[in-house]
Amino acid sequence: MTRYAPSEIEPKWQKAWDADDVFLATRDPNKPKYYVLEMFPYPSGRLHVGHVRNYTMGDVIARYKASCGFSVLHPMGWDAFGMPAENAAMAGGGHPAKWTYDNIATMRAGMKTWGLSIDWSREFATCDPEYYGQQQSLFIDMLEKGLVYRKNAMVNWDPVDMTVLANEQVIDGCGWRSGAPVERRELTQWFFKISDYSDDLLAAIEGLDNWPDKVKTMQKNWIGKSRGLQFSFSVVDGPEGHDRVEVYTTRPDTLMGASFVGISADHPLARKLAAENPDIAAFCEECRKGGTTEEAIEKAEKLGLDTGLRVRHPFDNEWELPVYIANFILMDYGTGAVFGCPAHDQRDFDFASKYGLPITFTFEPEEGELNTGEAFAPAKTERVRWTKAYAWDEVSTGEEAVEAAIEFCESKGVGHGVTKFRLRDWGLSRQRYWGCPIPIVHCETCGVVPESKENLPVKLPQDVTLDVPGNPLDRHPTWRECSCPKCGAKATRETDTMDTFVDSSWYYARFTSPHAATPTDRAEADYWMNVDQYVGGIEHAILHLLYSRFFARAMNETGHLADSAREPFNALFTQGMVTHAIFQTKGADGRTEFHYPEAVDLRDGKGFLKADGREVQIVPSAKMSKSKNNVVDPVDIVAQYGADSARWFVLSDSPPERDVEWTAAGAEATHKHLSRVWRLAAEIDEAPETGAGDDDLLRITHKAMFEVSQGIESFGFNASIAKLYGFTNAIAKSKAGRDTRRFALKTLAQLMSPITPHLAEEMWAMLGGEGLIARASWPKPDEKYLVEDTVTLPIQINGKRRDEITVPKDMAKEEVEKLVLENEAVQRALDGGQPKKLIVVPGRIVNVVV
RNA sequence: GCCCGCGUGGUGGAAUGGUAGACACAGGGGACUUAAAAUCCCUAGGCAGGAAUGCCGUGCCGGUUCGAAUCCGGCCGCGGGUACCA
Repeated sequence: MTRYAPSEIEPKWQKAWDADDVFLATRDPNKPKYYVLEMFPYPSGRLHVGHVRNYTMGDVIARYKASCGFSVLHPMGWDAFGMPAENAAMAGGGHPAKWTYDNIATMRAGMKTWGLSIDWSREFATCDPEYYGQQQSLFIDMLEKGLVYRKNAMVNWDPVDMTVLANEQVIDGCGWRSGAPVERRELTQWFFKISDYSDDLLAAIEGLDNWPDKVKTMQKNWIGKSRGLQFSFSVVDGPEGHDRVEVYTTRPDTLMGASFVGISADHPLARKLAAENPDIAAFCEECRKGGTTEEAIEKAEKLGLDTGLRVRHPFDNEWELPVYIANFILMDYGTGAVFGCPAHDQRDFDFASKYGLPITFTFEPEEGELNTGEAFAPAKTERVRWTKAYAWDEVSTGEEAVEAAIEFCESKGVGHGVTKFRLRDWGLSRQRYWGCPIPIVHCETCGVVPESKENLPVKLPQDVTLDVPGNPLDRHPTWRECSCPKCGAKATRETDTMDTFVDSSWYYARFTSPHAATPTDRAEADYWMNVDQYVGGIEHAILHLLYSRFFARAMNETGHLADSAREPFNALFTQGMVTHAIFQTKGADGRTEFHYPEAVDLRDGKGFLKADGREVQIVPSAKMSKSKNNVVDPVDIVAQYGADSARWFVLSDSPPERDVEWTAAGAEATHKHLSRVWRLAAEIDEAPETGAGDDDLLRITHKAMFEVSQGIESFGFNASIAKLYGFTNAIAKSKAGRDTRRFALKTLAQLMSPITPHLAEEMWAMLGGEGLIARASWPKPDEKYLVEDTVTLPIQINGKRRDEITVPKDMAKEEVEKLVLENEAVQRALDGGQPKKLIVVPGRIVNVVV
């Protein structure tokens, strides 16, 4: 070979690794274990550069740890259930199962060209009956432990298609297919009792030392522990059974500023009133319009209706407050009823302004703080009304004030202090086909009964129709029919399937024993768990990670995981997303059409469709998404420049945690660099046997070992690559003798091997390395080459760099000061005077203040 | 709306309280070549200057500090999540 030819090198070494079973994860009692996992992909059928980035990062860690002497588990699988398969079927793409497995085949083939160090013998898809059957078994175990229950909850309802919609299927408040305004409708659904673990999940965040702070903060806020007062208002002449309204507030210190009580449209009192009053019923219907997302509810115009009912203030029987039904109050949170204090809450202020309600101050506002059109932030703490009415004048703010108010109210017999969480139970029922069937049987005599484990898996039927909206399992002619596992009578199956988040909440545990006849094989799980390094997108910071933490706890309590695995991910790294512009046009029917990048010509910052020349609208920098068609396929890049170039390139420029906008330019430059590296190794025998500067090259080589390792250990892959560039340039320039040069190049190959494994093997072979580099030990620097005896200190004058001095590393501070004062630039600045201040930070910097 | 991030040359970025712009891309200049490709060398934040050097400069405004891209407060812009996208 006379040039770098990745298309020849890469398949060759991939075969060599396979033949030697290099990546097979084995329980080796003589080695520490290391489990590295990247979030498994959804088999959309298209690989994109985001996948390359994600899996290369994990692969660098896996290969690095393996060469550091760990027994590594690095598996891969497919998060295979979900809506896109059904959408594809509806669009004529064939059966969801065929579509999914075809996609997996395509993606697996693409991924295998990347040279990832994956133990493919552990591969599974969540839509394999073997996997979801164990999930059903787990569900039944959880049901028996009381971790699963049924209750009513709201869903998005399309009144034209008569079907439940996912949030993604609600576009501007309307159904994506029918275009009809969406409503909220109540359904009986299955729930996981994740709220039982609120405190545990919150408290354990403190122990997640190797998780990013931002993820921990997001999870804390999501769980949302709050301290407040729960109490009730008595209703003046309320309807029977509704003589009191229970409310929860986190701001009991503002109770004396209450001006109305708001209840949810789904509150029992609202329902009672709606049953008797058509106007109220109509308003409640109005409140149920729109989707179920928090965003839709919070951003919707705040609407209220005076019910005509009045309640009495708990501290003043004469003081009556109106009861409003309001569309922004959720039945799911707190008690479904609140009191409004417009003086100290912006939302209540807006509401009160709109409906002409009084604004009553609890605190004494400062002059000028009134009439600003905003609620008054309680910076001042004199409790005017509290003081005047009850001589309660404790001065405090924030949490203290809340706690004091709770104590005061409790002492007066008004309610009691309560801790609540924002976290709601996890609704897992989905009215869809392509998911794991919920293993439940409905029997007329026995009621809701779990399927018996011998009958698992409850398999999805193959013969379904997806040409009309709605759940195909519901309309299947025979699938529902079964016998009751308890009494044997004729019964029907539950037709809801599970949320696909369930599938991804325990797959990490299944990888430890992917073919066990129980959810886990405890010996295997106990050896491999926990995941030592988890790598994935920041978009999963809350839901997936929180659900997985909950499932690990549930699996511990059902005996499938050890106590030590209740917190399943020791370290988490959230990589940034690879973003790409979206190219969109308006179709004839007014819908937005999304176009693939390869279908668009870019000229002068504008885009035109190759097919018909129409101009496209360019939305810059959006998350790559199947539905937006803005994914970049890495197949072309691998075909043109090789996998090693693609791997190097996706890690090289941006820090791993940051989003990166993909551009085609640059991949070629990487290829040029790798060619240069290859040539350096290929030409080793042309180097003279003895040369000059061997010591310098040795020093540089050992320094590179140190710096590149440090980069990998700290997820600074871009920094490691910058050091590798520097190291390569130094080798190229060096005139050192052949042996030193060979040592430097072999070290370079090793340091590059986690990133460009094929090229590294090729270099290793050319340089006479023994065996596979994939099995070689990571190079350790010799300390004696790392120490420097002098240090260069920048000299600042008034904080601006003006000069520098090089001094022995351990020079005394006084000596340095003396030298600095003798410095020409300092002399000039001092102009014969004395410095006001002289700051010497040993080893770092000198600052002279004049 | 709410929660969490991010913002530095023409471009990707480095520097996490201590020399702003490492390393690279694109650019400019040069060597080699009949020529091109490939390769190698030099150059490069902006403004002024022949140069030495000076001033300005990390989204905007203000603060803390001997010293701020970095810490604090307030804005602006962009991105992620918002419980049925995965």
